[in-house]
Amino acid sequence: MSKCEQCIVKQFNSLKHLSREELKRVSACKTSKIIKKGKPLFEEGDRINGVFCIKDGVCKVSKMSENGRNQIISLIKKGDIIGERSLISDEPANLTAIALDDMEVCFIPKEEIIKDLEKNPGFTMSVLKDMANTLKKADNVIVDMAQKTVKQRLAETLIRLKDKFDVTDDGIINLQLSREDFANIVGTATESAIRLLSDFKKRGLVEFKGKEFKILDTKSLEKIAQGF
Amino acid sequence: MSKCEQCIVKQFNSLKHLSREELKRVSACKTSKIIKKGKPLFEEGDRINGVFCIKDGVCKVSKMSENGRNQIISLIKKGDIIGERSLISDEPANLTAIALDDMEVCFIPKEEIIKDLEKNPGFTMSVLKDMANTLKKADNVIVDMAQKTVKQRLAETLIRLKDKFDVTDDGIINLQLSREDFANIVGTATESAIRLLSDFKKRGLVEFKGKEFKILDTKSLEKIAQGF
DNA sequence: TAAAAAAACTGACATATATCATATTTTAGA
DNA sequence: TCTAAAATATGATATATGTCAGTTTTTTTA
Repeated sequence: MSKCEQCIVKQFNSLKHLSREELKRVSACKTSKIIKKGKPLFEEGDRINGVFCIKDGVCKVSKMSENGRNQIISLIKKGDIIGERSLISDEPANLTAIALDDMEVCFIPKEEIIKDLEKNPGFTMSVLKDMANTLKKADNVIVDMAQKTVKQRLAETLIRLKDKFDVTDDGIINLQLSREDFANIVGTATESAIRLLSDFKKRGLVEFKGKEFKILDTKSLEKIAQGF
Repeated sequence: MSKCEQCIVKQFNSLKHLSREELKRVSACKTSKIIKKGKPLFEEGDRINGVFCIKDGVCKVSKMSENGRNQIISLIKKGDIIGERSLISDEPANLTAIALDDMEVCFIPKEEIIKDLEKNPGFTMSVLKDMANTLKKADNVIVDMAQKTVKQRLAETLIRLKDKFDVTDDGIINLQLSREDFANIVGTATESAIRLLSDFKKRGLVEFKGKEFKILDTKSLEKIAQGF
């Protein structure tokens, strides 16, 4: 099994603040897992008892509403850490995480992370900063959900996806989303998402080939996102 | 000026984890302020450079959307602390806080809080827990905003307000919200909020006398919030 | 207290979006 | 490869909600 000390992925998250010693201890107690596309990392109500460090792949993090509809809260990719929240507040998971492609993740048990949080202020501060940032983004999403139209939100989503995920030379975004996933990110009915995406396609703003897609006209999408 | 060591308000927030010594230092550098109803504690883009501890009163925390409409993200009351986020991420405020009644607040400068975060793991952990909790709530709000109807959200809002704020013997909730405020919490047009509130009133679920209001039928409101 | 301004309210109407039904295409499984 | 199932697509229709316009009530201020 690979060692945390040598793992590039940690550069992208709070674990980079751990000392060599601390990393060795983490490495010794971590476990590696392969999560197949469509399978859950964890589900609402699970006691996670640790955090996941994403080595490769993408997952969608979602929650069921009382209406029985699913809402995707965020997409998590290589380098991200997930599960800190339930660990910190010592509660079962509030969200469900499902792999969008085959994933490689490392699981670090709770006790180890808690130990580091207690002993390494730099690490704690980094986790704190991370959370402050997530919270800021969440607030912005609330505003968008409450005040923007579905079309605006969909346009914005497309732009954000392009910025967040890798793009191949010919512009294809490295991400496998179903139309239902799009709908569940934006918070609309699948049919509405399909209609709007077709419309964007017709207008030459995006290109879809099955689930592969690329952004053709960012400027126009930005304008739509702003309400024009 | 009153001393933090003797202040009851700190019992309700992370400051309770500070030692007597630390509290004395905080007390020595804090400043007290009176914020008049309708006046801002801070506004989007301000560099706050510290945190506010709310000694008395309520404020609304909101953000402008690109559409030019205002969204209230949360209501902050006695005992709450606000401003930690910009402090931690060292960024200008992302939100605006405006007093809903006359407020009494203490301002603690950034350096003092940073010092405590560095030296007192219990305090840091408490701030971390607080933030994890806020984040969980934010996620739930996102789901509601995305998936519930305006009517559902308004019903839910009413219930939450009753639970969060003091209620007099005759059931009146100690909170001064305009119809526009209600609309901006729920994320709808003022007219729509007015219409739905009148409807709830007609059906005997709430009672309004000007801005004073009380919940008459929590059970029914809960059912509406769940979509019935 | 009167006048002006702001807030609350009501109605008419437009429209974005959900829902339901059905057709077509793609994917997965035997 | 064939079949069944799932995903995508499209149309018709219903409905929730936004917008605009105007009235009434409340609050502010001169």
